[in-house]
This record gives sequence, structure tokens and C-alpha cells, in this order.
Amino acid sequence: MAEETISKVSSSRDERRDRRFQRQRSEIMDAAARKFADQGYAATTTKEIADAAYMGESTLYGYFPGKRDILEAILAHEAEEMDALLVQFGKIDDRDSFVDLLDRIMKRFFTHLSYTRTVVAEAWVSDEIMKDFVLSRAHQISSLISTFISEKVHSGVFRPIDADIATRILLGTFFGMMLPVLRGVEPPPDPARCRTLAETFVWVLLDGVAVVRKD
Amino acid sequence: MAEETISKVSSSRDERRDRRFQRQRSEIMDAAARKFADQGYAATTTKEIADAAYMGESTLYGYFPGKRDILEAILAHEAEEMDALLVQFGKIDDRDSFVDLLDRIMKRFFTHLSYTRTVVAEAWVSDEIMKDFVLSRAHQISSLISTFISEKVHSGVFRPIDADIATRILLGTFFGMMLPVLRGVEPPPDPARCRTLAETFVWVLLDGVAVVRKD
Amino acid sequence: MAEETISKVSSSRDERRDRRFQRQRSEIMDAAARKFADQGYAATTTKEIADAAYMGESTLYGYFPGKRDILEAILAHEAEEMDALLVQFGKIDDRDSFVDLLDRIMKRFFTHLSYTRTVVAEAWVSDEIMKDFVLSRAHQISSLISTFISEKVHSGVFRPIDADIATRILLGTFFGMMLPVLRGVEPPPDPARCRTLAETFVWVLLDGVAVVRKD
Amino acid sequence: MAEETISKVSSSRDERRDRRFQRQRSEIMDAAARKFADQGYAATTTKEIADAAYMGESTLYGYFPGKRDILEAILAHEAEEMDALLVQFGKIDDRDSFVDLLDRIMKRFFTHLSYTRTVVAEAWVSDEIMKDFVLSRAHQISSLISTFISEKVHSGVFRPIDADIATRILLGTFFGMMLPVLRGVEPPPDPARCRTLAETFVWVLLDGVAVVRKD
DNA sequence: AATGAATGAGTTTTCATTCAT
DNA sequence: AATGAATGAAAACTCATTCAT
Repeated sequence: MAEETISKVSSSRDERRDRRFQRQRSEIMDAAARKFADQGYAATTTKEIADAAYMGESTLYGYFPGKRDILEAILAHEAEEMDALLVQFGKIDDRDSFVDLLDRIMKRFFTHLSYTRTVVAEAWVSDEIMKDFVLSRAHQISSLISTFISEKVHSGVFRPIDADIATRILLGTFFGMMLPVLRGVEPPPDPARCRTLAETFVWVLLDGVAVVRKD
Repeated sequence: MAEETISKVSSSRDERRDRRFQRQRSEIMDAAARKFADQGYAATTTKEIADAAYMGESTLYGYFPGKRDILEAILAHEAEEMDALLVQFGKIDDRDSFVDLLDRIMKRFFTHLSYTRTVVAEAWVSDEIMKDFVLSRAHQISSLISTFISEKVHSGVFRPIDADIATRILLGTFFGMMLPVLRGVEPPPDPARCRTLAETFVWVLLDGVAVVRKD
Repeated sequence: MAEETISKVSSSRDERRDRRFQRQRSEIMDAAARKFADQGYAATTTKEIADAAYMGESTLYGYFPGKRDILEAILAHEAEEMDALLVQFGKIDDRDSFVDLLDRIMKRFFTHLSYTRTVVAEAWVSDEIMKDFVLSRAHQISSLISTFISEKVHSGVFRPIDADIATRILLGTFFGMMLPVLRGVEPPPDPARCRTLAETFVWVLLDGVAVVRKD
Repeated sequence: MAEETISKVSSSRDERRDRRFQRQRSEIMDAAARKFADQGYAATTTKEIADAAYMGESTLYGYFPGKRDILEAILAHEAEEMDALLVQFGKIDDRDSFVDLLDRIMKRFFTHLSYTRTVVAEAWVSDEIMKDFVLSRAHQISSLISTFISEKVHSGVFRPIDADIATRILLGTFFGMMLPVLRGVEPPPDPARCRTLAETFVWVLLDGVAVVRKD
């Protein structure tokens, strides 16, 4: 409402129309993401998407050329958000900044759960999506972390571990830890617990669980 | 039993028929699992399954009542195999037996990659499958591991870590580590590397990666 | 009610839509009844129904969940109409009202010939339909007529005939008399001839054909 | 068994083979007639026929060129039997011979119930069958009866009734009377009751039910 | 701009018939 | 001769997209 009051002053008819158009697009994407997350893209009908977005079926086609394009818009949107977080990885230099970034990534995933679930579901069954939306970003993250670990090993902070294997384990562990929530079998943790999880994760990663060191 | 002894030498017509029937069923399940793994159940047509199994489409229906039943046979088959491995978890008592079991589980997954991928893909989008085929087993594994860790903590071998969190991290890590292979973005490791991975995993899990202990 | 008063003048969009929906449903039921009457339910394809209703095949499914449901709608519709005529049987008290009711039943059958033929055809091969749509009504009619005859016998108007046998013969005769028209091997009689048939039937029923009485 | 003993003497291998062939054909026709009577031709699968005849599905094709031909064999068989009874109609000259023929026709119908039901079911939905197997015979019967009635009217035994209408009512009544048994909603009457029915039918037909004559 | 209705292209499934043994 | 298995043709049904209002 406040927005509208402002817009009367600052926005032309075209701008308002465009804003409305974008809002409707988002509505559709949200509804679609919820259904895709629950049933997968292929098993979701346009009727279901329309119903979930409180629209007629054919209205969708005023905002997207086809069903496939809704999926792609969702993927592209996620990609964008991820890219924004990705640049932060280059700035990790200590435990705290590491924990901090993990914390923010988790929160991002959990507040857009259905988007993330959709990406995972479709990347799992489509090589193209896996390549374009997931692998390309995973590779960047990997090399950033790998570099980070290599440096720590070189400077003697870490034991002489293979950086690539460690990276994989790190990413796998992180992703695996979030799986139950992503999948929806557990409710997303509240912000405080999110932080705890990030801390525990870094703690275990760096120190292991055993009291007696074997080396 | 007597019948079986005889059949080893001169299998009766019924036995040969039954054997052929089972072979064909497997052929179909293999073909279907390959397609389901690649495209997901919903996006795979019965025509594609039939083609992949070098059969006419209608031939499928002599072996399964419907498309859905092929999926269920695959899931049930995997469940059975997993249950067989599951009982081994209770017998873990030292590093070696732990490494050994992880090694065998990985090998099982990798030699039946498309079956495992199918289970993951469908469990991701179906609550029922998740519950019946994955969660029920995951819970068993979890409590076995949790007990194992609790004991180690109690006897002072492990640091005083929360057993449930540790279990989740362990499972998440293991599963996350295998993801790229399960997903098919990396070729399955050869047997030797499989063992190395299992060892590295246990090593990192128990000891962490940092040289300097923080506690 | 108030709503209806308004609608008579300016029917709302919803009402027009609903009216159109019902009209289309009837169109489909009519077309289907024609085909079912000619070929039987099992031998009629949904394509044929659609063609007969001047629609695309898939359009049918916007009005009925499946082929079977079209049949059931036809049967239910007939059942309703029959029930409306059925209550009249209780009011028969003399020759004229009897002739009158038979006349109206015949006319109803003949103006909805394909519906009636469909009911007969399917009741002939389905125990369930026979029971639910035919027998349940036939029993009501039977007991009404049986009571009527018993009374006439008791009051000495009829010879001492067994009421149940007489009822069966009566119904059988009436139905048998209409069979050629129902079956479509003869054109439906015009209204005047309808009345004559009803009269002749009652005449023969009550008086027989022989001049010389045998009792 | 006795037959076989005889056949060893009097029949060549070819004759025995042929006899066996005919026996199998009958087995199939019986099984098929049962299914056709219960479900209709179109709704019956060759698998069901084969099962009912305790054979493999493909065995049918050693005895009939196709499913349709089994139906036609059943119809032709019934036609033959009916034709044999038909010639008797010309010989009716008094009440007793009339009752006698009706009695025999009923018995024939009831001992081959599934054959008769099949004829009725398919004649109801196929103009060709109706014409070739039913109407052609019904017309013969009609004209025989019509002649019979005309003569009785002419000789003053019957009231001056329209012979064609009377014939139709007669046939309709008879057929209608048998319907519940033909349809299978009532068990076939035992031989004694069969005779009673035939007698009652003739009685009502000739004399009506009313005590007071209206003419 | 929004939408219910219509539909062609495609999907799952059935089944009469043929094939291989 | 008998039969289980295989299959092409066709059936019922689905759904993304277009049309008419």
C-alpha cells in the first residue's frame, strides 16, 4: 500500500504495469516452485501450477511462453542468487568469516526451500541443468575452497591433507548435512540453530571427533 | 529340496520357463532403472523402457501390470539389498570393520548405479517413497551409528560430542561424498580407490583435518 | 430463490457457463446413447462418441471423468425418469387410468429410444446394472400391479388368477410387445397408434382372445 | 469310454481325429457362450474364453480362425436348432399341440441358456445378427401363427381379433415371460413347472383374466 | 488482461493374433 | 497339437497449448 502511494508520484503507467507484470511472474514462479519441489517438474501439470497461483490455466501463458520456461526462470533466479553469495567465498580468511558465509548460505536455502528443492530435483535428472546451473558454480566454489585449504596446509595450519579430497568431503558434508531440511523431512532450523550448525560443521571439519590423534 | 537337486541336472520345462521369466523381468528393470536414473520416472515413457530393453512396448505388460509397478520392483529390490547390508552395521567395532562396511556399501551402490540413482530421484519427489524406502532404513542406520558413537564417547575414545549431531554429519558426509558418482558426473572409482575413499572418510571423520587442536 | 428471479432476466456469467456445461453434457450423453444403443457400450469407442457429438475426443473428458461415467450418467438419467413414472402406478384404479399410464410409458420410451435401448443392452450383460437400475424398479412395479390384481380378484372383477403369475405375464407381455420398437426393427408408432396399442393390450390382458370361455 | 471302445472297431484314425476336433470345438463354443452370455461378446477376451475352456489362448486358433468366428459358430448352431423346432409350428392344430411345442421350445432355451443369452445379447446390438439369425426366423413363426389365428377367427373359435396384432402380442408375451430366466435373474424352471407355464400362457392368451367379458 | 473450453499430439494400457518351441 | 511369449494396432485417457469470449 505504501509502495502504491509512492508509485503514484514517481511511476508512470508503464512502470506500474511492468511492476504488476513482475509481481505476477513471481507469483507463478513461487507456485510452480512449490509444486516442482513436491512432485518434480515432469509430474506437475500446468493446471496445478495455475491453481496454486490462484489463476486460470491460460493466464500463465501471458507471463511465460510455456511450462518449460517457468522452470528455467526458477533456475535462473536461483543461479543469480547463488552467484551473489559465491563471490563471498573468495573473502574467507578465518573461522568466523567461514562460519558466517555458511550461515548465510543455509539461510538463503531455507527461506527459498522450494526453489532449492526444485534445482536439486531437476539437476538430478537432467544433465543439461546439472551442468549449466550446478556444476559450473560447484567448480568455482571447489577451486576457491581448494585454494583456501592449500594455503592453510602450506602455512602449516592444516595437516598435509590432499586439498581436492578435503574439498569434496567438505562440500559433501555440508550438502549432506542440509539434505533432510532441503528434502523437507525436517523443518528448517531457526536462525540461532542455523548458526550452531555452521559452527559445529566447521568445528568437526577442522578438528575431527576423536580425542586421540592417530598421526 | 529333492526337486531342486534334480533340477540342477535336468531342469523341467516349468523351471526353465520361470527362469526365463525372471531374466526378462530383470532385463526390464535394468532398462527402466537406466532411463529412470537419466530422466526420472515421470519423464520416462513405457516406449523408451521397451526400446531400452529391446522389446515391443506391450511385452512389458506380460511382466509387470503397469509402469508404476516397474518402479516399485526396482525400489523393492534395492530395499532388499540394502537390508542385507544393514545388518552389518550392528557388527562394527573398530576402524577396520567400519572402513570395510563403507567400502562394500559404496561398491554395491556403484555397481548398481542406475538403481541407486532411481531411488534417490524418486525419493526426492515422493514422500511415500522417501518414507517407505529411505527413511525407514536411514533411521535404523542412524540409531546403530548413534549407539556406536555414544559408546565410544562414554569409553573416552571420542571427544564428548553429541551423538545425534555427529551421526547426522557422518551420514551426510558419506552420502555427500558419493553424490557426484551417484549423480553420474564422475565415473565410479575403481575398487582400490573405493577403499582409499572409505579410509580417508573414516580418517577425517575421526581426526579432523586441522593440525592444531582447538579444545 | 431471489437469485433465480434475477437470473431469469439477466443471467450471470456463472449461470450461462453452467447452462452451457449442462447442454454439452446432454449432447455427449445423447451421442453416446445413440452409439451404445447401436453397438453396445463395450464395442463403442470414445472416438466414435466424440465424432457423434461433433467434438474432439479429449473434449469428452472435460465433461465426464471417463467412458464408463458417460454410461452411468445415461443410466442414472433413465432411472430418474422411470422413478417419476413409477409413482403413477399406485394411482391406477380403472381401465382408463391404466391405459393412460401405459400410453405415457410407451411414449417416454419411444421418444428416448436410444437411452432405453442402452439400458436394456447393458442390463442384459451386467448383473450390477440389472440389479441397480432394472430389478429394483421392476420389483416396485411388480408389487404395485400384484396388489392391484389381488384387489380385483378379491372384489370379483377378475377371475381367481394367481396374482404373481398374472403380473409376470402382464409385464412380460407389455415389454415383449414393445421389443421390436425398442430394438429398432420397427419405427416407433405415432401417438394415435400408441394409444391403440395400450388399449388393445389392456383389452387382451383382461379379456383374452377366445370367444368361447373354457372355465 | 463305451464310445471309444466302439470307435476302435468302426472308426478310422481320420474319423477319430475328426471327432476329437469336433469335441474340442464344442468345448470352446460352450466356454465362449458362457462368457458371452455373462459379459457380452465385445467385453470378452480370448484369454477369458481360453481359460474357461481350460486351454492355452493360442489353442483356440487351431479350431477357429478368430474370435468372431466362435461367435458365428454359436449363432449358426442356435439357428440350426431353432430351425428344427420351427417346422413344428406348422403342425399346431389344437391347444395341446400348442402347449406341447411351447414346452419344448422353453426346454431347449433353458438347457442351452448361455447360447440363447448370447444370441439375444448380440442380436440386440447388431443389426446384421438380428436380421440373419433372429428376424428371418421370427418372420416365419409370425406368419405361421398369424395363419393359425386367422383360421380360428374365420372358423369362429376366436373373437374377431386382428391376427397380426394378436401374433405380436402372443410372441411378445411368450418372450417376455421367459426373459427373467433367459437373463439369468431366475433359475430355469424344472420340467413340470415348464409345462405349467406353457399351459398358463395358452390359458391367459386364449381366455384373458377378467371374469366379466366387455364385448 | 483473464479465463474456461477445446484439442492434437502423445501416453499408458489392452487385446486379438502370430510366432517359436 | 498345444502353448507361453511377443507384438502391432488400437483403445482410453492426459496435458501443454491455443482459441473465443
